[in-house]
Amino acid sequence: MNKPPMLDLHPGVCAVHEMLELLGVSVDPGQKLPDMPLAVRRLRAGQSLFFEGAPAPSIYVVRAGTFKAFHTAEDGYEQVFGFARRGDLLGCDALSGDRHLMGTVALEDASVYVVALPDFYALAQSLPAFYRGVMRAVSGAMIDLTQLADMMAAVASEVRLARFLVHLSRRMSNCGQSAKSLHLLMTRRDIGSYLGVAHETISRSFAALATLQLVKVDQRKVEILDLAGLQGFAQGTRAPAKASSGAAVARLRPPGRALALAA
Amino acid sequence: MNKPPMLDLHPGVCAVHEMLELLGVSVDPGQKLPDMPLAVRRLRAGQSLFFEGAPAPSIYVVRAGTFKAFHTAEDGYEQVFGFARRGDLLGCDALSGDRHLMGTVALEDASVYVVALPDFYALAQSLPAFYRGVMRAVSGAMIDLTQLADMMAAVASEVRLARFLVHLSRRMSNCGQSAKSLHLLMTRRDIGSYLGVAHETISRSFAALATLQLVKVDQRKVEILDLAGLQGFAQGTRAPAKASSGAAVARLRPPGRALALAA
DNA sequence: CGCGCGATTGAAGCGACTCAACGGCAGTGG
DNA sequence: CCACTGCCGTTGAGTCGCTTCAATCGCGCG
Repeated sequence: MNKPPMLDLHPGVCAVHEMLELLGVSVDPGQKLPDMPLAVRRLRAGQSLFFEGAPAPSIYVVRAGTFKAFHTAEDGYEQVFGFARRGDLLGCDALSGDRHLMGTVALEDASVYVVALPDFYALAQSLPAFYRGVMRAVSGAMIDLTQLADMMAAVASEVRLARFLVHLSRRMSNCGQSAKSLHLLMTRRDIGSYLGVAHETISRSFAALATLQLVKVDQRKVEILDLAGLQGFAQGTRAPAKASSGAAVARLRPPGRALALAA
Repeated sequence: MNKPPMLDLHPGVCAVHEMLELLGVSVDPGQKLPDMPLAVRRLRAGQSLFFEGAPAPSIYVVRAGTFKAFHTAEDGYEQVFGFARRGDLLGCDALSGDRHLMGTVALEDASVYVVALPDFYALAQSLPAFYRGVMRAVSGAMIDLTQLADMMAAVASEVRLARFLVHLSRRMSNCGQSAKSLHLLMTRRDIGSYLGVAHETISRSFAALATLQLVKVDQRKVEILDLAGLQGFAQGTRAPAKASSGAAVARLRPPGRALALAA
């Protein structure tokens, strides 16, 4: 079947204003905004925004939808690095090289602003608010990656999954959406790759969290029943570094490793 | 004993020029540079540049030395997120909040440029080269975090360590230093935290790589004997995603999991 | 000199990986 | 309209590698 055209052109200040809002900066209503034309690209679920190894003429700001960023190894193994949502920046990895180090695919119908690199630099130059927004977004992306490392650092797979769910929940509530009811758009395999465990283990970990009454799981619909409990459960770490410095050792949760499944 | 004062003030364009070089951008010799005073802070090994949770009035550009960025959990477990070297940006994590999400400590004597946030924005505004340099550095930091995820994603601990060493080697050669002979400044526990394994496992993995004749290890001095072999060994991934798309499956190295130790 | 910490090595237990089979759902094509 | 085919998700069984606990050695620093 024929799809409608995927590329619009929104002229004028209104689009710039919306992008600044997306980036989390507020501008004076009286502020004069450059009327640079802003391209919008719409994608269907499953379409790629850009491919790994492709040249990078632009960066992107997600307007709607969800993306998966990933890297494919020589042997075909797919490593997932993150899930981008409204307000996130995509394509930044190519700013220090000239090619994308990862591919990006839409997990649902989506739309992004396309900012050509020259425009990107020109906007940052002429519009301090844009620069601040970009730095905000970039900083947020680094925090996300940091939290990814944090999730992967957890020993027990159930703890990794709990951290992942807490992370998702926080992101949802930051967007003003419900923090309790999640509709996952990615497969178990995606989550497994993201968290560094096999996809079967993700299944089992979901079952374990459900048994603990922390969440209710029905395929990709996840309901958080006890957010506080889930957060507490997510705190479990590996054996601490021998309490060398006098860090406050207030052990909120489980004794050492993970959980004793109540039958 | 009394230490010399740790805060210098370098006035004039020369410092700005050096910082731009650090950030990897080249400027025309004739270019007029703003003569903004640039603070330099020097640190002894073991000193903290800033603490987790502290307010973030500035960002930093590493001039010399090596830093460790980490986060301390409630139970005292220390998660390492990265090691920063000459040319790296520090403190970016606070740009989207107003507090540092991780602490930073010098692993050897070091010095950094201290750029107050207002100056940071003013410089970016008035000096396009600075802006480009910052974006370059930030993009590089994101790539580093991405590679961290890549290291932690490897199943076998020896593969993780191999990737870590390759990563270090590349960074060294990017700085124009020897890529074969590494002097690690971090402890086994730091590496273990960074790679998501116990520090004993790091020891054993070093021994395994040494047995394979890929490296020679003497405490913190590591010599790479076979860089190509190490890189090949570092390719090992977890079981690929069933070769769904027709990705070229050129298996360069080990059959499935890890290694059969030759006695 | 001795204390502490980092590094190494050993032993034992368990948790995640792999392989495998099955049910469910969706998209496709007869 | 319905079989067919993939893929996703779940569950089971066995193996193996990592974690944890522990002891020992070496080095640097007070």
